[in-house]
Amino acid sequence: MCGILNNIMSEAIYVTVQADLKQKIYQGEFPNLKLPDERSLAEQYGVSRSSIKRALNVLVQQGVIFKKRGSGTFVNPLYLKNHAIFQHEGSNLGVSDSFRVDGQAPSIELLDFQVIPATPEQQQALFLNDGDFVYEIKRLRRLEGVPFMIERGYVPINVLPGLNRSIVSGSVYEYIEKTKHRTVTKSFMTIMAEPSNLEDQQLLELKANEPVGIMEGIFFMDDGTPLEFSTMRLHYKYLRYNAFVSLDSE
Amino acid sequence: MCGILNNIMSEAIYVTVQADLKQKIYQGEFPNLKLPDERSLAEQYGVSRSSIKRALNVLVQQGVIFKKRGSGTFVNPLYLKNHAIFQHEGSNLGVSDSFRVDGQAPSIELLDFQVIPATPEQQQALFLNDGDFVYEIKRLRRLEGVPFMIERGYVPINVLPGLNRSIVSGSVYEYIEKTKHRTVTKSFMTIMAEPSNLEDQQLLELKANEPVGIMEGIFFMDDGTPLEFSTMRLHYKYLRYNAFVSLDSE
DNA sequence: AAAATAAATTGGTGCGTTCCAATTGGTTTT
DNA sequence: AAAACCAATTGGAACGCACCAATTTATTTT
Repeated sequence: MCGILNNIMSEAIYVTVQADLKQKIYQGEFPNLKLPDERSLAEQYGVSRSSIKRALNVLVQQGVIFKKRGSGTFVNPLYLKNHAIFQHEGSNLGVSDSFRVDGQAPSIELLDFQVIPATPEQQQALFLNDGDFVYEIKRLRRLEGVPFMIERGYVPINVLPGLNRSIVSGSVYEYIEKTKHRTVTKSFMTIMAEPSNLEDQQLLELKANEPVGIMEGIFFMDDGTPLEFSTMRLHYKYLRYNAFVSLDSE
Repeated sequence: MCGILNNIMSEAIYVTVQADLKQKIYQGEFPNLKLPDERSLAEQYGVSRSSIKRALNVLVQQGVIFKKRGSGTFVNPLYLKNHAIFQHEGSNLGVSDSFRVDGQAPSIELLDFQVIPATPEQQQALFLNDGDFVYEIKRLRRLEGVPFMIERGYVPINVLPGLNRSIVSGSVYEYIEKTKHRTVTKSFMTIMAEPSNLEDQQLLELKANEPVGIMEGIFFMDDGTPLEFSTMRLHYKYLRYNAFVSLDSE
C-alpha cells in the first residue's frame, strides 16, 4: 500500500489529508461515526502519524470531529446533520463575502471618505504613531436594495497609499489582493448590541425600539500588518454570529 | 544554561511554556514586541524546538502573537493594551465561569423547572428521538445583585436522570464534573440581538427601547454527548463577545 | 456472576533531525 | 543611486522515534 493522495502539488500534506477526510466524512464514509485509528490512517495515506495528527487537529478545531484518548476519533454528529451552518463558522472576514446571499454581493454606497489624523484609539489598534494619518471610510451596505449595515473603517495611509473614492466604493480586499498580493486572513472582533440612534434608524430603516448589532474589530493581513479598524452597525436582524468554541489546551 | 521552567508537574511542557510566555508578554518583557526566534527559545527553556512551536501556535490561536516566516514572531499590540478582553476570548462555556467577576460567581434564581416533551427543534439540537423528554430550566442570573441574564436551558432526562430543583439552583456543570466525571468543553453558539419584550424589561430592568443580546447554543460534554440546548437573553450591556478569527488552513 | 486484574488499543507529549520557503540585510554590479 | 544578487535569519513541513496516559477488552480471581 502506498498512499491514496491526489496531492495538487504545493499544498501541504496535512491540508490535503484534512480536506480529503472532511469530504469523506461528509459523504458518510464512516457510518458508525468512528474514524480509523491514527496509525492506520498514517499507513493508508502513506504519511507519518505526525501529519495525520496535524490534519485531525485542524478538524477538531473546526468542530468536525472530536477525539477521545484511549477510545478513538469520532465524527461530530452535528456536522453531518447541520453542516450548512458550519460554513460560516469562524469566518467573518471580508464583509462582502460573509454576507453574500445566493451569490449576490452587497452593494455599497460611499457616504464619506477623507483623511484624518489617527485618534489614540486608532493608533493603538493599528500600530500607529502620533501624527500618523488614516483614511476614514464610511459606507452603507445594502443587500438586494435593503440597507443592513453602516460601516466606518479606518485604514492607515502608509499601508494603502493609493486609496481613492473609486476603490473604496468597491471591495478594498480585492484591491489588496490584486495590487499587493496580500490576503486578509485574521481579525479580532468584538460583538455587541445597542439601542439604535437617530442615524441608525434613518439609514437602516429601524423603528425607535429596534436595536443595532455592533461588530467592531481589527483586520490583519497575512503578514500581520493591521489593515483596518472597523465599526459596523448592523440592522439587528442581520446580526447572526456563529461560533464553535472549544476549551481544550488552555 | 539549562532551562528556566518552574514546571508544576503534570502540566504538559508546551502548556507551561505557553503560560510563561504569555505572562512575560503581559509584563512587557519584549519591549520591541518581538520575541526571540524559536531556536533560541528552545535553548532558553531547555526544550525542543517542536515544543516551542507548539506553545507558540497556541498563542497564535489565541491571538496573542503572530508569526511571520522569515521575519520573526511578534506580540499582538492589541493584547498588551486590551488583554482583559482576551480573557474571555473563545471561552463562553459555562456561564458561571464566563461571567465571573473578581472571583465572584453570578447568583442564580430558579424561575421554573419541569419536564416536557422535546420540541422538534430540541430533538434536532440534542440528538433526540420523538417522544423523548427534556428538563426545562429557567433561571435568572445576577451579578452583584444586578440581573443580567434570563436563561432557558433544555437538558435530556436520559443524559442527567438525577436532576432536581436543588442541583439546578446551582451549577449544573459542577454537578456533572463531580458525579459523571465529564467536563463540558465544547459549544456551538449563535449570537443575535432583539428588541426586548415585556418580560425582558421586567426581569432585566431594561427601558422599552433597550434591547437584549441573545446567545443560543448547544453545549457538549467531552465525549461528544450533547448536554444542553440553551437560550440566554442578556442585558445588552453584558453582551460582549470577543472572537479571534483566523482563516488559515481551510 | 461479580469483581479485580492484566493486556491491548488508542490518542498525547516530546525530542531531534532534515529540508524547504519567505524575508531581511548586506554586497556587488550596473 | 538603483538594481540585481547573494547569504544569513527565521518560521514551516514532515518524518520517525520513544514513551506516557486514558480507555476498552479480555482474562483471571473471588
